[in-house]
Parts: sequence; C-alpha cells; structure tokens
Amino acid sequence: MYKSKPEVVAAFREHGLRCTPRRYAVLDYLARHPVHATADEIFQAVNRTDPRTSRATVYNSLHALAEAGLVREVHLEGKSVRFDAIIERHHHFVCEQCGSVEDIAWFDVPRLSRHAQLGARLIRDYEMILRGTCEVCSSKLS
Amino acid sequence: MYKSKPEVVAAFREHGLRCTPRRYAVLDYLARHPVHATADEIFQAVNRTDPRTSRATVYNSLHALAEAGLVREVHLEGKSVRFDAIIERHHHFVCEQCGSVEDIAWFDVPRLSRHAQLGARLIRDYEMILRGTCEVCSSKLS
DNA sequence: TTTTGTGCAAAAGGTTTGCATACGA
DNA sequence: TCGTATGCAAACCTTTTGCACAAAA
Repeated sequence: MYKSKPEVVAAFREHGLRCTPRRYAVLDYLARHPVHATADEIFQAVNRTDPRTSRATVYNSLHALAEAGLVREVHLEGKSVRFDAIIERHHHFVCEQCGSVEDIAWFDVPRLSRHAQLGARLIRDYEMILRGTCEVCSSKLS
Repeated sequence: MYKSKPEVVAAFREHGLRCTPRRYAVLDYLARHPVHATADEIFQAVNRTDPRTSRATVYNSLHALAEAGLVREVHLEGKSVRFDAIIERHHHFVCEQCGSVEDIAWFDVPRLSRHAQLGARLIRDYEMILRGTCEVCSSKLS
C-alpha cells in the first residue's frame, strides 16, 4: 500500500538504507503505479522527472530496495524482471492477451501453509500464478 | 513422462513439426533430465554429444517445441528461462538455498478451476510456485 | 525439388560493473 | 568529513537475427 514520505524514510532507516532522492523516486513510482513495471519502465519514468537519473542507479536502487524487502522481484513471461512495491503476500494474474499483470488478493491454499512440509521439502512460502484474460481484454473480445 | 522414439516422432508429426536430429536431441535431453535446464545447459549437453550443434539451433528447437506444446517454458528467479518436457499440469518448487527447481504433482486449488472467473477475469489455468528448502539442502542444514 | 532446419557470426536487449565524482548523514 | 550513492561508459550474458548451405519430405 502507499506510504507517506515520512513512513518511507522510516522504512529505509529500519533497513539501514539511506533515503536518497533516486531510491525514493523509484519506490514512489512503484507504489503509485502498481502495474509491475520493468526496470526500464521505471527508468523512463524516473528519468523523465529527473533527467540526470541513470539506468545503473535505477538498477542499484531496485536491488537495494529488494534486499531490504521494500520491493519484490516478480519473474514472469517476458524478458525483463518486473517489480512490485506491494510486499504483502498475494497472488498474480497474467493476461495472456495483453501481457498485463495484476495482483490478486491473498487466499490460503488449504492444503498448504507456511512452514508446511511437502515430501521432504520445507515450504517457506508459496504463491499462485493465474493466467487467462483480463477484464479489459475480455470486454474487447465480446 | 518419457516417450519412446516412435511416440516422439508421432508427436512431432501431429504438430506439423519435422523430426530432425537436433530437435529430437533437445527434447530427449529434457525428457531424460527433468531438472528444468536452461537453454545453455541444454546446448552444452547436446553439443557434447554432437559438437556440430549450435546455440542458435538449440534456441530454434526449443521455440519450435514450445510452440508445438511439447515443451514448456518455466519463468522463475535467475537470468535464463528454464524448460520442462513435462507438459501435464503440475506445480513448481524452488529451493532458495541451491536454486534447484522440482516438479510437484498436480493438486487442485478448491477455490479455483479452469475456466473459473475471478472478478471480471477469465482464468484459463493456474499453477503454484512453492519456495523453501529442498530435501538435499535441508539434510545439509541439520 | 521444394521447403525448412542448421551453423556461423554478428547484433540486440537487459543487466552488471569499474571508476571518478557528488552527495547524504 | 566519511562512506556510500550516482552517472557514465564499457562489459557481460542471454537470446535473436541474417544469410548461405544442408538436409528432410
């Protein structure tokens, strides 16, 4: 969810991260555009606002944010990694028509739970990937 | 599951694909090594057997096989796409220690089904990604 | 014979790295 | 001030492409 600037600064601190303008811009963009942007989309947006911003810094910021747990990497079809500022547990939906990715509110899979075992494996977490046709695309089809 | 050569040839035919030695080698490698190899790992293996094999052909073969539905792309953490010769529905488990990927036998998520609706979205299919510690790594930890 | 697959090498696209400089705490 | 973030450019790695040649149907 979207956090106020002081909250974000506090979150940075908590994770031993300096709150720099670029990092803030990256996180802010992600929080305000929950569409699972790629690094390049984030770079384009942040660079538009502050043209001095470089690609490398966007990548650095994303890694720092990810390591601090303020942002999540999302690996799905397509060549580039996507990023998500929503770090609470949730599932993902991928539209096979337009490629958009949406968050799906969390629901438990009864058979599983965190810290469950599956065979000799230890489950730390799980998520679902749903694929199909998004609202916009299904309205276009009809 | 592993198919005999005539079965594979038939499967190729069915999808309008010529059965060439490279394609066969790629599919055969994947079927015999169900560890979700990357294109490069497949290239290394196939090239070891037949040193004339090029990277480009491995990529071409993988795309042809994927398009024909004989192979699946698996997108997970890491820079490269992984491939899976098991095309039946199943889930995936990723070991956060060693990065290995294992198939998990299919089970339904009661709340969902193919062709279900979730909001205004049409679900065509779904899968689970489980993350944790694999058998080998958890035995090393204890 | 005709169509399509293959190898090679070069290019592309996304991401990482090295280094000098600028900036936050 | 000190340590680290930043910009730039070059490097890297995976994947794609163009083209001449070879092989499958």
